[in-house]
Amino acid sequence: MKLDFLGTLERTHRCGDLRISDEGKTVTLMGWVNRRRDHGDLIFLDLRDRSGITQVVFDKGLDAESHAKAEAARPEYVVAVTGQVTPRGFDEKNPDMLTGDIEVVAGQTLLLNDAKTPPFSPAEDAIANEEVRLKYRYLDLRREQMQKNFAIRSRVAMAIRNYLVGEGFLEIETPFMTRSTPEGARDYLVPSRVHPGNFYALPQSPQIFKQILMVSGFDRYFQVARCFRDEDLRADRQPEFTQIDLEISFPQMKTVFATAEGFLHAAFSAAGIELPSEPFIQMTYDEAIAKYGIDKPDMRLPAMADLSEELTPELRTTLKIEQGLPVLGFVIPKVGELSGTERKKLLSEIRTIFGDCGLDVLDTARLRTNEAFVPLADACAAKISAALTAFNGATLSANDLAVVVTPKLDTPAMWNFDRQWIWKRVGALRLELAKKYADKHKLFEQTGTAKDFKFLWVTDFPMYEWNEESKTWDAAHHPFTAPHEEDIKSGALVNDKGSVRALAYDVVLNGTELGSGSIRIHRKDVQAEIFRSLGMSDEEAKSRFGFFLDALEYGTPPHGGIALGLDRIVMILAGANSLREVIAFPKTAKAIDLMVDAPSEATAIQLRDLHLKVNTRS
RNA sequence: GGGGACGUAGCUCAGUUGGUUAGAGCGCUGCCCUGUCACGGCAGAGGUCGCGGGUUCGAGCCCCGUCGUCCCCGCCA
Repeated sequence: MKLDFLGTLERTHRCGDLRISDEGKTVTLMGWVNRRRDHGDLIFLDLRDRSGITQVVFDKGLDAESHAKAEAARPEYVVAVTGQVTPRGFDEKNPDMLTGDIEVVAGQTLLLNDAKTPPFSPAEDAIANEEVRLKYRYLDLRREQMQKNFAIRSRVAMAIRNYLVGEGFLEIETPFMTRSTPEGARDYLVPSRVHPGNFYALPQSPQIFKQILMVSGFDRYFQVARCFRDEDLRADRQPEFTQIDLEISFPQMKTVFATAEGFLHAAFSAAGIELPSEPFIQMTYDEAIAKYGIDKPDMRLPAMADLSEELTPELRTTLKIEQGLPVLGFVIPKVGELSGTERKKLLSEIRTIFGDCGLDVLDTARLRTNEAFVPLADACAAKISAALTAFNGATLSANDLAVVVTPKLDTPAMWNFDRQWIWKRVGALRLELAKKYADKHKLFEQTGTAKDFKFLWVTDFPMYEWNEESKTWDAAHHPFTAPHEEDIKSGALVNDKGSVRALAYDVVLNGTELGSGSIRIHRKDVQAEIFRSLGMSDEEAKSRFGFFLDALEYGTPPHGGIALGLDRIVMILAGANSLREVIAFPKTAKAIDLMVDAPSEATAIQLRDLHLKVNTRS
């Protein structure tokens, strides 16, 4: 069958629009054939566009010409149909479709385009493997779920823009081709044709530009900014991603918090979720480590408990736990009834995981039913139970699993044990176990309400991080982060770098870091001191950030800001498990775009123009 | 860089201890069908078992290597 020309025909409605109230209207729909049901002289086509699906009926007795078109049509053909909106009979309604009370009786029908049989059907709920989906991304994006995800993304981005503009922010763009900024990740580089041997770097974030915009007097800046980092990928990490990047002049930390919370409220509202009006809870970095063993606690799970004080010297002797060693416990809720055998198996599994790193799991238990830690004395179990309950402020249920951990001093890794390291390790185990049972026992079941989302601010990150490899102190955030004023005054910058707290903060949602920011250094003398404290000579600082240090000399206001990952926000709102579900054209774990087949080789001419030689062996 | 899972028809997957001609569902093609909506019925086509090597009388299955996708660690402040 020949294809038809569109001519001057115009679409009057979208495929999800029509209702019983449109009865009798003559409409023109255009869309893709979602499914075709051929009964011989009667054919049904489900016509799909991104708004929905409408059933179109072709009756040979009524219109043989259009019926012939429907006979030729196949899934994913592009079809235009003009016809009358007709109520369906009592037995013919489809309550599962929004348009299920009506159908369009086809008149003039145009086959606007045909389609090869697709490798997988956008109409099916079952999804193909990711390789195929990515190669035929245009077909994958036709799927209802993906169309929904990108509708959410668009609405969320718009809500954030509206909110920030309403708060007096200006959206200002910054360059993609720029100079390496000190974010700590590997840069994507762009060779310069005009300047042999020189390269632009794609921004890891607009950090320096937004600070300079503060110097320029744009006292409230934001940008929906693309960022690029050449590091290995994860489900929640893509080489290019989008941040809501903002900066404020003359802020207190709470100014930044209120702004970020404000646009998160707006963003969630755009996705149909009304967050409570109370401010997000706040927790210092030290507190987060002590209670959760991680700097991005998942507040849907109870905190860990330090049981060290609960164990009397006698109990320690009985249990062969050396005096002075920390003992940590935690509870994973909703694990369900585990039999003694299952618990034993779990215990040995955990011990395998922990084996080499010097921690030992004393035992696991169901506390409520008093099915206590088997090798632990009853008295001890009771105290542990009491301590956990008190610490969590929550009532234990019979389905909760309790785990108690202590270091093993006979393991080489423990000879120089570091308290924080132990806490982090136990925190990791806590998450691992939660993950293990999450699906099985619906630990994180979504209710579709604000209750699913536990936000918090983590504040007072350490300013410096000891780098074991280079034996130097590195900036934990980035070198423009301001330290606490007291820690400057006290001389800790020089004498006790490990104790210096930064005016840096993360916003965390359900164990995911959504965004991160800081109050910046606005004085040149302080900035120079920080560079020196990081072991950077004045000359090196000048050569790397000279332009920025210059800018600081011309009246820089106090300023600070934050950047939040838009992709991650949308991923969570869409209930997706990977950023690839909310990025239209994402890359694989090896940073390849399977659809366009990028990256690709450059031609000899391109390389010559760019003054490059490729060494394929390294 | 390291660890793990997977790779069989267009898609989703099964394939026993290594043994005859590698199967199913969906999809696809043709025919039939006027109330289906995951329509139904009949018939049919469709395979480099990711790729390369090895062991064996014989390999989808065992061994070695390699490629790809996914997940995790490192890395990404």
